[in-house]
Amino acid sequence: MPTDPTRKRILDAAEPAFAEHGFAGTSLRALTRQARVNLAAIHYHFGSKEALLRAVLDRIVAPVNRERLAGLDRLEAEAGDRALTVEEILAAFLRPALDLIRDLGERGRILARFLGRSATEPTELVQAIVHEQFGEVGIRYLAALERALPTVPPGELFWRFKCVIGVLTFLLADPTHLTSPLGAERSQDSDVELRRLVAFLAPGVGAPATFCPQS
Amino acid sequence: MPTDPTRKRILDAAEPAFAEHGFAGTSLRALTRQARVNLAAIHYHFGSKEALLRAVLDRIVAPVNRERLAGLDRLEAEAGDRALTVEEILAAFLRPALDLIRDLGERGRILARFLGRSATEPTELVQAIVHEQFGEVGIRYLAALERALPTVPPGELFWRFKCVIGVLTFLLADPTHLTSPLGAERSQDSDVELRRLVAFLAPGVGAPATFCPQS
DNA sequence: GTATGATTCAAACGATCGTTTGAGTAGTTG
DNA sequence: CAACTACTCAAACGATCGTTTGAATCATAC
Repeated sequence: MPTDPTRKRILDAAEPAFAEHGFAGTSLRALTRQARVNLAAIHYHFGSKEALLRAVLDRIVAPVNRERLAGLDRLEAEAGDRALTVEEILAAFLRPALDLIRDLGERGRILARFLGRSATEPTELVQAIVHEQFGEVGIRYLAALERALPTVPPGELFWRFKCVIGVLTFLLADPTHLTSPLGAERSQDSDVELRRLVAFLAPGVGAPATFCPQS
Repeated sequence: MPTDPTRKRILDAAEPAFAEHGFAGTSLRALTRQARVNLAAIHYHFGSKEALLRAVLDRIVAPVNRERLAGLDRLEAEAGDRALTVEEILAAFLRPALDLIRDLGERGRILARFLGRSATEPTELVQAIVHEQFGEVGIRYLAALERALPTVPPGELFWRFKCVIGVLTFLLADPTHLTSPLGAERSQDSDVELRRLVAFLAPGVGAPATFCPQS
């Protein structure tokens, strides 16, 4: 079933199509033409256009979120009872997404754009999928942040974490943002982007609790 | 012309429609039904669906960007030859957008969602409009940041500025993110959101040039 | 008054949409 | 061989899309 050629062809074609034109802007006819598959195959294999979108999203974000949880597990196991640093937490959260994009080359760029789009998609459907997929990851990472920053109110941390997602989402939406301005060789040092992002975000995430530090 | 009742009704209805369902997801029929206007009125007053989107976008972002430029002018005039701080620059950039949302109440929330969506819209059209509207603002603010942070490479500053836009965009896309977790009265102190955003972003924007500060 | 321009309206244009149908093909199981 | 399942295919379903048309309506000017 997972290697069904037709099913896979549809998913592979739907990914860039949704990424480029959005959900409403992608027609099943153009999609099946691109995938060289019969129009009815979509409904046979997925049931509906919405179910196809759900399948596409699941295939992408499920492994990323699995890695995010595994990375946090690993981190906490290594740390023992030492408190995690903000940098460690952020890196564990951001790395799976950046790695995925790097490993996949051109498809990674398309996929990144698709992911970035999905977070701001208007359709209630997409919102629901993203939220449901993201649930556990958000809870776990928020808890880790609360342990790392016990003096910052949880509500404030929640807000800051959303800002982190905002940056990641926006960068994903236009992958040219991710290319290093220093002209680093592509994917040679996969950690350059990650370290830069962490360096940009960590100070704000870990800032002292007083969020009105004199304008 | 600017007070043409039909034209205004169309724009007012198009704003929340595009915000909620996106460009491709909004039908002119539903839009004209909402605006209680004849279907052909859109083509009579705007020419096409795309031209309508352009008009909607222009009406929103033009005053915001005008205020951004004016705010930077004011800031530089007051400062004389003193260098601006990162906090000042960020506040001047972010304030017009936050103010607009605050002043407009419910329409502001809708409008914010629309703006947030637009930045990640897939359509080449929207991308083009946003970029063309944003051009001068970006150049001016980047120049200000370069003066404030002469030790950071311009390319790096460019990237950081994009991250700022990313956070703003993401927060705009879901206005619930903007409500203060401290339960501050709505819009009583309009600067709370602004100060919080600046406090979160300024450390990252103004971080030292070495962006690989040891993982 | 009539004439002129701007605006609105119902109706239709052709195209395309997501979805369904039913016949047709291949492959496996008895 | 027949029977059954899994899948593909061309064709059509009704609905809706953006856009256009031409007559109706209204204002203002002569």
